[in-house]
Amino acid sequence: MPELPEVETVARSLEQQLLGRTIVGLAKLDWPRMLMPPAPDFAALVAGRRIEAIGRRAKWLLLTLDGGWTLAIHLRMSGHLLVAEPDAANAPHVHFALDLDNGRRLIFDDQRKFGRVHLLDRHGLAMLDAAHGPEPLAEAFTPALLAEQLRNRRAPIKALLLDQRLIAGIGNIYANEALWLARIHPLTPGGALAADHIAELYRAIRNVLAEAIANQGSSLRNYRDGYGRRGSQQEHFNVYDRAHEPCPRCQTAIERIVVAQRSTYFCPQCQLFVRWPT
DNA sequence: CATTACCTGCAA
DNA sequence: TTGCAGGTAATG
Repeated sequence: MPELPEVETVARSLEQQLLGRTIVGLAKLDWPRMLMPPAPDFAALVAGRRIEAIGRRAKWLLLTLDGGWTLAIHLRMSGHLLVAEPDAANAPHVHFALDLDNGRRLIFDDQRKFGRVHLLDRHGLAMLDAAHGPEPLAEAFTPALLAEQLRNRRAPIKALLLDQRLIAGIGNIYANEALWLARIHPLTPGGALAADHIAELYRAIRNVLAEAIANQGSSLRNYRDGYGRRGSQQEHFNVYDRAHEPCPRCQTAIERIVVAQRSTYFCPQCQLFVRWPT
């Protein structure tokens, strides 16, 4: 469920609640496979550690602990994290919780159980970082870098945008929305895009993600921030989940196809398909 | 490369 | 009952 804007919103909303807190210990774990290392080691390693920073890399939420450890949490499809009173850990889909030194708990609620909680040392964190492409909102991400990532790639641009090794943090919603904004057909081979298309796509990606962060992300079903609040970006979708509705630009009916095994929404009139040059 | 698997719940 | 959901890892 959460993509870059949602994870960023969670990180920001947890910062005031977690910064400087000390983890007392593991309060709940009823789905062991989400955890790494396994529970006994994990519990011994996190107990007594202070939370020194809260950040994000790609769709991973990163809690920097003392001693060089990082708690890396991935929400996958249905996870949400929040800080709440201890009895909130009894809710039906809470599979993991940590006791904090102020009597509250960091609670991981995850209906579909795809989420992950990994305790990483410095090397593990470096591996996680190296597995992902550039952060699209960072200074270092430029149109030239995007062009380089797409060069010679014959896969559909939609599939490439979802590939975390190329660009970090884009998921199904924002890939659809960015391609609509840039007026690019989702099946266009990435390497077929000319420099001006790439410049448009670059701006579209940054605008879409920044706007979504400003609106605290998209809450379609499970997504909530670290206080349990919904986002509002879902009220601003132009194409996502809008099959048969009129394109906001040209009124043509939005179509749904499947690309990279994911629902893909686009306007067949104003999103241009570029053929691979022969 | 594209399928399939991992899970649960909800709407068609 | 089937298909689908904001994601990725593991298979052929």
